[in-house]
Amino acid sequence: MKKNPMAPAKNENPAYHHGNLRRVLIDTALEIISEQGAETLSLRQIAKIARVSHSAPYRHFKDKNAILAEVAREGFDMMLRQTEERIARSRGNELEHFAICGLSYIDFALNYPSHYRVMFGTRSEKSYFSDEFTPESTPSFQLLQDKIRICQEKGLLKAGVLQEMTLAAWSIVHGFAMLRIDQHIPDRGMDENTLKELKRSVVMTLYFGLRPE
Amino acid sequence: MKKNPMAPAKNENPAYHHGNLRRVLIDTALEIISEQGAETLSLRQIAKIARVSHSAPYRHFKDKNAILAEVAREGFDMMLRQTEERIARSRGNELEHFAICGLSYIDFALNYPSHYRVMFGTRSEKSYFSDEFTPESTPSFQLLQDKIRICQEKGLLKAGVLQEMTLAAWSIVHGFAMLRIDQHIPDRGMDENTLKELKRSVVMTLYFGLRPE
DNA sequence: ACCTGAACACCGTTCAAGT
DNA sequence: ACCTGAACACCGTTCAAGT
Repeated sequence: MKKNPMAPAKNENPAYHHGNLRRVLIDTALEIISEQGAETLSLRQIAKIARVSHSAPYRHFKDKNAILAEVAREGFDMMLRQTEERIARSRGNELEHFAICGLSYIDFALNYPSHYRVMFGTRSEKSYFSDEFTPESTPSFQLLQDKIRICQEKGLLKAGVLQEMTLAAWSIVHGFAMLRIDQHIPDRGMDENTLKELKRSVVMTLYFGLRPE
Repeated sequence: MKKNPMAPAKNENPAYHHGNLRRVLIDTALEIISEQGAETLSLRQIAKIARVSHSAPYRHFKDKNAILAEVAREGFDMMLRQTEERIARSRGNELEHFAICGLSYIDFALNYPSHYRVMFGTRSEKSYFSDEFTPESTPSFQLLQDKIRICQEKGLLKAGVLQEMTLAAWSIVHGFAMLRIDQHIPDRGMDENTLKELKRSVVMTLYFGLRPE
């Protein structure tokens, strides 16, 4: 069980019965997901590790999905923040901002696979996703779409239907991230540099796919 | 419950206790997945619909994962067969064959989402995937890689590390398929033509991303 | 206000027993 | 050979009861 940076600070009361159980439950869920995946995660297991009864979480969350929904919400927040920070630090032009969107997306997915899995997991009938909330409606998606639009206007990317181009861009980074996270691309013997090269290759393919004629 | 084309023919004995329970269990699993997704699928539910006791499936499959593994195996077979048929019918050059690989991949995923979900679902600790079986080791992947290699040799696609280019290609079609299947790309009001256009756009982005300078 | 423990209807899996 | 039914250790969720 790795120490989660979002766990309550030492000087706070470690007894959960004083208002921070909500936070502890979310962090515990993330720890479990990072160790065994989101599929077999159970509410009773979360409660056990958090040292409360299996029904205590119901004081803080409507049901199991509500915990996952909160994990997803925080994930989308983090992803947006990290992308915006990298764009702010960049001294490149709008085209580089577009590339940063793609790289930052992949990096977030690989650095926070537990969050990412929950954010983009299967959207089934009784899912934790509400109907109005689609990843497409997310600020991260809007940011990507804005960057593409600006690049189009400046002639840095080809003309074309904006939504189609954004979806194509999203598809390649999402596909790569998913294949990596789900271990469908085996990482046997893949070192840091090979992965970096692979990421670059994916983002370059995307760039060449959308550059002007 | 839609009629599954793979269900036993009428002239066969409909009593499952005569050797075809294995087939019935697989088909029932597919029906359930297409209706409610693979996450909530339960062995007991399969058995109930197949009108056998909840322990009967254990005569034919080692465990629940073994049924899903068989679904995945059949899915990979179907996908390969469909792609090969489309290539055989095509009168285009190797570059068109490459494009057919991408289009055929997306079409299979959208036509058989139940299979696809199982084939490319989360690869967790206790998954139905055996370690040696990765989608990358699949004939479909090899076919795609071969087409890219041949196009490279003929100067129809740019030079570059073959595996990186194949992964980039795979990422975009897989990402698009997953986003569609998991409803992350909402299809509100999307007609047949819009979808076709979207698919074309994704495959064209891929082509432009890999074409020669 | 916050938590517990029993209860209910579900799981996957095993195993002795039936035909 | 193939299937059943009880049993076990798990689920998510609800609810009366405790502090």
